[in-house]
Amino acid sequence: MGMRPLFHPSIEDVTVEGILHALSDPVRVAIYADIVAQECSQNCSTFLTVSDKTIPKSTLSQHFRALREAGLIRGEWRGVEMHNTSRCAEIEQRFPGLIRAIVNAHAIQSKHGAQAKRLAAKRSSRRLVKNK
Amino acid sequence: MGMRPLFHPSIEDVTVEGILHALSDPVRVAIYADIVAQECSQNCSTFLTVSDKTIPKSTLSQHFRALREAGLIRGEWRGVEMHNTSRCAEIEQRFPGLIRAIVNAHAIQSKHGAQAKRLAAKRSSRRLVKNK
DNA sequence: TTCAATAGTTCATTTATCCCGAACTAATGA
DNA sequence: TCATTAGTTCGGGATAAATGAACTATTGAA
Repeated sequence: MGMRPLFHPSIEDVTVEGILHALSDPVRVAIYADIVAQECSQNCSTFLTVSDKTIPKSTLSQHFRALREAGLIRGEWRGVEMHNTSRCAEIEQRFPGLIRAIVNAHAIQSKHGAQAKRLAAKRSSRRLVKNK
Repeated sequence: MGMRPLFHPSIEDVTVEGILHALSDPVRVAIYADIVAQECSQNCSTFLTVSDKTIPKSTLSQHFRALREAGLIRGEWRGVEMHNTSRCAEIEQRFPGLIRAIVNAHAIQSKHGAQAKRLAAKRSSRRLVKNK
């Protein structure tokens, strides 16, 4: 597969704006955080649902392209599926602390989000009991 | 001035995605870095030119709104002009290290950019001498 | 070899977002 | 009162993002 060869910017061409833009999408930042967390790689279809939302695969393909072209991940073909690895070591060289801070912030936020969601569920179930 | 009161999200409503999106624009990140650097505040018109580019003031107004609504800055009216201060202390509480890393990355990049620009200028002047 | 299945891409179209000139508002100072 | 200054809002053209449908490439089975 992979009709035309995948484009990867060289690390000098990676920009802060590009990185921030790529990670300013909730789906992409979730995907990226996941790829960074797993030392081993992830193929794209792993992410057909992200935080309980179904992503059409054409959209997903675009998201991966965005991450690649921002210089955040490297993709290579392994037979029929794609092997995605983060380029965070290179980025760490160029922009120290940036990736860690963003991934960490995302973790903080999604922890709080999950908490808020649990509370909301609890509240609504109490309401259900009350209104029975 | 300021017909309708300025909207500022409370810190719990500030999201990573929002911050990254706001700072993924080269003009906005430059403005924000400047506001963070100056302990004292900046009014909007200070930025009618950013890195040798002239910004129309309607555009500038939108940029400031984007920064405000992402929770990055606080704006208040001082007579006819606006007083902009960064909310980085609050953000540091919620997302430790994030702002510092981004501002630092931006500084690194613009330093390199300036270097590249100088080199290009030097090269082109050499070329001029050569072709005289 | 042929065929179905799987994993991603590409294209076309709709939809949302951004940019900026023109017209506006509000405060200040002459 | 009127001009100036600082910033906002609105409208519409340009640009970018989302996604269904059709496609390509590889694999594994019949």
